[in-house]
This record gives sequence, structure tokens and C-alpha cells, in this order.
Amino acid sequence: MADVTAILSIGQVAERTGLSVHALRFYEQEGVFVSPVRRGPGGRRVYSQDDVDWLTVCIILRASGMPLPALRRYADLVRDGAGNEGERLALLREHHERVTGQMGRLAQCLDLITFKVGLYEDLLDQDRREAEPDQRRPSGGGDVPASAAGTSARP
Amino acid sequence: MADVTAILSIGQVAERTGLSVHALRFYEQEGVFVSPVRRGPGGRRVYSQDDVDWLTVCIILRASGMPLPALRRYADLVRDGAGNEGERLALLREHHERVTGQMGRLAQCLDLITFKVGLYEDLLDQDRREAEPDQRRPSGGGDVPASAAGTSARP
DNA sequence: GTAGGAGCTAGAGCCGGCTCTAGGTCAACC
DNA sequence: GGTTGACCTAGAGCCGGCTCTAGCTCCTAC
Repeated sequence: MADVTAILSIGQVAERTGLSVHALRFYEQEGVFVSPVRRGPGGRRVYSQDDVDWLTVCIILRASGMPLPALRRYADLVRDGAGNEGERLALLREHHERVTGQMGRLAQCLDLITFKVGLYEDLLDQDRREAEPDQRRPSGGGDVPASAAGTSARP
Repeated sequence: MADVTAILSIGQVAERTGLSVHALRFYEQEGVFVSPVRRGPGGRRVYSQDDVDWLTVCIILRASGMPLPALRRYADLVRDGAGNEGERLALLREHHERVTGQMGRLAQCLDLITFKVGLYEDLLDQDRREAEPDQRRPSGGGDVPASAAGTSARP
């Protein structure tokens, strides 16, 4: 546990979290921080390592699609301290579901995309092969010019 | 291949794609359709089954995070017909990467979330068990009230 | 013949999540 | 003592992707 009380400026925090200073102020305003951001001389924001740690969690939650209101709610719960762990768990489980759901949907989408990539690869392969003296074969690719579809995609 | 020339109103297409009529007009305006949407008597939009098929693909691409400009570009290529399959393949591959990348990132995020869910489950489990006459054990849960991190937390 | 419902266009509005601007303070350096 | 650079606040702006509104045209049914 080193340097827990490290004191960082907004610029430093921006640098090490990858967030912009704008975003940091915005997050603060949105109530995403667990403890109110302290102020140093001249009213400047002063961040601790804990703040950065919390932000790191926030960034991950955001990256996985947690909306800001949920993030704020989570922060509220943590801020309120012990006693609401059930609620926190519920919130995290909800998000867990959101993420697995999204991953499932993406996997499905990926199937189609992979399939189409395969079609076009085959098609181009074939074209290449036809360029050499060999047999030719009229080829229906992935997305035919639309009016002639019907036989097109779908595995 | 049944009823390829089926003629559908915007309302019907909205109903069977799940898009709103607004979105359909918006997509048209954005050039997402491969063939210009035909018009029936009174200037009303008339859609074919092909249009619906194409929309289904669009919906999947959108759901996997393809931006509208890319979708439009793809439609442009398909509209231009044979000869640009290489470009289409490139576009699809790019999107394929985007999606796998996103899935990877989500999987990472999910790790954290799963971990935290586990922590809170354990914590609550323990609390439950402590309610019965048994041994107690001070536990560092998930997100301590932030300023007191490192040490204290849960009584 | 009039009421209802679906459609049309052009354009405004909204939401989430930042991002940027204007105008100012403050401390440090040359 | 002037410039620079990091920071401050309040509030406007932007982007993507829709969504909604206003005001109109049709068609059908009562």
C-alpha cells in the first residue's frame, strides 16, 4: 500500500486514466465520484490514488455500457457505506446481465459477418482462379445488386 | 423463393423489422438502401421483400456497432454491382475486427464485474452466516467507502 | 360529405455523453 | 512586470442516431 495519499492534479489524473479533464469535471458534476473531489489552494481539484482507482472501475463499467445514471447510483450506494451491499450486488448483477446479453447479441451478429466475409473470400478466390486458364463459373456473391436477392445470404 | 415482389407499406415494414417508420425514412435519407425505395400511388413508399431482407442485414450490422456512414458505404458498393467485391470484403473485415475487438473488451470488463459480484455474494453470505450463532470474521468487501479504503470498511 | 387512419415532407427536438469556449485566477519563470 | 501554463466556472455546442411535430394529401368507410 504505497502512497495512498498521493495528491494529483486534474491534469495528472487525466493523463493516467485516459479521460479528458473535461470528462473528469463532467463526471464530478454527474456525481460519479464516491467522495466529493477535494480542493486545494486556489480551488483546484485534488485527487487521491483512491479517486484514480475508483475512476478505473468507472471506466470499465462505462466501457461495458453501464449508463451514467447507474454509475452514479452505484457511487451513491458506496458512498452511503455498509448496509446496502444487497443493492450494490443487484446493480452489479443487472449490469452483468446487460453485458452478457450484449456479448450474446454481438456473437450472433458476428456469425452473419463471418459468413459474409467467407462468401466474399470464396468469390474473390474463385475470380482469381478463373483468371488463370481454367473453367469458369458464374458466381452469386453475398449481396447481389439487391433486386436479384432471395437466394443470397442466410446460413 | 416465394412472393419476391411482395409489396409492403412503410407501416408493414416497420412492423416486421421492428424499426420505426421514422427510422425507415431516416435510413432512406441516409442512403442506407441499396435500391432507391420505390413509390406507389400518392407518392407512398413501396417496399419489396428484398428491401426487408436488406434491412435485416442492416439491423444486424447496426446492432453490432457499424456506424451509419459505413453502412451507407456498404450499400453504395452493393448498389454499384459486381467489381468491387474486394472493397466490400475489406469493409466487412474491418467491421469483423471492430466486433471481435468489442467482444474482447467486453469480456475483460465482464471479468471485473463477475469478480465484484463474487465479492458481494461472499460478503452477504458471510453476513447471513454470522447472523446465526457462529464465528465472525472481519471482511473487506468490494468498494469500501473510498476515503477509508485499504484498511477498515465492513464492521 | 366528413371523419379516421396511413402516409407524405421539411425541419425541429431529444438523449447520452462528452467537448469546447469565454472569461477569469493564480503561480512560476524570464 | 509580463508571459506562460495549468486550472477554475458556467454554459454552449456537437455527434450519432433517432424521434417527433406541423401541416398537408390520400383513401376508405360510414
